[in-house]
Amino acid sequence: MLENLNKEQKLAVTTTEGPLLVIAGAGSGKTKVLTTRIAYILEKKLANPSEILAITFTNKAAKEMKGRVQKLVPFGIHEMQISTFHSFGLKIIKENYAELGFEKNLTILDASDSKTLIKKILSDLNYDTNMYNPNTIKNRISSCKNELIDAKGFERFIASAMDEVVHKVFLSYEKKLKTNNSLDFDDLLILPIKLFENKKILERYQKMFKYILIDEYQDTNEAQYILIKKLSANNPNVCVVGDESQSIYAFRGSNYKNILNFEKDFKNAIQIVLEQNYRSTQNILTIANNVIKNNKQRKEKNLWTDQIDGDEVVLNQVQDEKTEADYIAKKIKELKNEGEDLNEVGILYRTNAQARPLQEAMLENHIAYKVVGSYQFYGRKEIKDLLAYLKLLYNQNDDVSFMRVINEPKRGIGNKTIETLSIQAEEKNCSLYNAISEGKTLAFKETIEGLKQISEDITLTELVDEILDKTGMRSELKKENSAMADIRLENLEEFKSITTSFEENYGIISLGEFLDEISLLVDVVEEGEDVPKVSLMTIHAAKGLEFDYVFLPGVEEGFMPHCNSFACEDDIEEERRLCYVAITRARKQLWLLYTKSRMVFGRTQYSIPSRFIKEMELEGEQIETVDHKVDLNFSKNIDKTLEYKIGEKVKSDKFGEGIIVDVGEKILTVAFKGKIQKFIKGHKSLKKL
DNA sequence: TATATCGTTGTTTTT
DNA sequence: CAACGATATA
Repeated sequence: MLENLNKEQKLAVTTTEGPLLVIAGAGSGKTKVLTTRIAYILEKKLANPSEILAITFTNKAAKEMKGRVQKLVPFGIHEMQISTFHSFGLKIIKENYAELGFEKNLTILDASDSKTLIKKILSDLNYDTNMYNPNTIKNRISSCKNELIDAKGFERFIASAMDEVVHKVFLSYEKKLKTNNSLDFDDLLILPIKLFENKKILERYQKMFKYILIDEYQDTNEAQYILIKKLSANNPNVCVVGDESQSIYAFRGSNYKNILNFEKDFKNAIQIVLEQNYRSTQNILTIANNVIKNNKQRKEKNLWTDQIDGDEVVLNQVQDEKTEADYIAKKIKELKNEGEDLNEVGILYRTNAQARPLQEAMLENHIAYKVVGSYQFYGRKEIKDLLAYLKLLYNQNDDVSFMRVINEPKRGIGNKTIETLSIQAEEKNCSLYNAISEGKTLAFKETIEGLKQISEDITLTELVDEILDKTGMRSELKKENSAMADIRLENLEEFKSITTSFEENYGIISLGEFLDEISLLVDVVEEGEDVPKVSLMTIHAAKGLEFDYVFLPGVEEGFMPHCNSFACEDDIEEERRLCYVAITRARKQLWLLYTKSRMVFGRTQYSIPSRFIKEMELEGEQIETVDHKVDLNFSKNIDKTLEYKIGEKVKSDKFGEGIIVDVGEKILTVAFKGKIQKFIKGHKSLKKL
């Protein structure tokens, strides 16, 4: 088990007793250490599987860790608690809902649900949403919650008129969540802490875990930090792994100082530094080190490797975002022709908005790609509607879901009715659903009650069918008889394949379990399709991942560092860490790109090369400039005379019949059963029907 | 109450 | 540029 580890890694695995801080530089074998450590503890019979708690930040990381631990131990790992902070929190809340004053069937609001609720509160309180931006208020509230400041406690921080509004909305928001019997993401962290004020309960959880392991410790925020602190108060066996140079979630309240302070917080802590990088070539590491050394606040460490220098890092100035994307596509084609695996190619950008021209270039050049971490399917209206029905069936107090579906499909229930109902709910201090007493809304209530009854005797997939029938969603879409409606219907059918696969994996799964899983899930699990694909994602989403070949478009002032960070040196340092994370994703080769001008907000702006480029201390010959448009010569298959309209039916050789949902200058967006696909206009692989 | 059209306004990053 | 909200009209 210990054979393939270096000296420091071995020490990190075998130092099982007492607090341990592992400073693990990028690519230094952090996950390997964590998983081996778990296996080692079990092998030495220091704990039962159920006495191990391993916490990660993302579902992806949790899944990865589970998989790797499973490979190391001879028995099933289901008893082990390997999960994200949020799902661990949810589990605790669910086990103690009554203690917290909730009812059993809790539902979780996602970010857009929270925003909807805040908007509604603002309008109920007669505030102008133009003056008080719901997003800003949502972020303010979220920050407070993550710093463990509750609505009442916020009072003493009020310093402006805006703060007054935030305070009022905050109070109302918390009250609404409670009456709705629902939680937002932040609650998943802070409610367990609240629960732990009860000594008995806290003790129960403290006794549960003998060994606690935390990944990406530099990303813990105050709430997560306190949660761990409480849980481990009587247990010294806490192992945290992290790298303050990779702390990139300050906007979410994460505090890299937690890692710098670990030795103060946990008495007699041992520190191990992993500095040998097994991932990248010397050339890549050098520029990463050069950039990060400009940050003042950090533990001194220097990544080194015994790898060869490797290919030079390429820095390239291009005309604009289109040329940039074309250049990347051209390089990827070359890699492909050389026989490289497209799964080993990553394009990492600072903002999601940058993805578009890149996707277009991939399409134009027939390069298979996936956008990682985009909600394409779950974000679709019909899917959100269906989910809202499911949530409402599970929890009738969920006003957000109620509002979403009360008039979907159209039932003649408009603003007036809702307003009256809202007033009644306010008076009775109950949810909208429970305030129903008359009229068209009563018929709706009866439908829901009917569905609730039958839901007890049927499977989840059958329930979805019943919902589609009884609520009229299906008949409404059939009646509409448009191509768009057909696609919506097909997407709803596709949703059933998701519930089916859940049922196959988990056996019979209850509505509640399903909703819990899906609420914390970001991506649709990729179905089969073993075609190698280039990954497009934000730098944030790329953390913890690695690729042989990495492209970094938009290394410009305003993007990297992002313009919102200009005013504050701490924010610039975070952007620098982000740059560092991006660079260190690459194993073999890295391309850095910046434009002369870029379209931002629909306007062309001149670009300035990022200050980080200078900090990289690249050498002259590494810099090449592409001034001309990259010639891609793909036009022979294109019929430029074809015209398209939204709603038209088309047929693709690969995906079957679809419907055009968007027409761009060069790109068509087509919705197929269960997926959205983009095409070049006039390409022969897509025929009009 | 439903739908169409126009104008306005804001974009970092995510569990 | 697009998404969303306000306003007008059926």
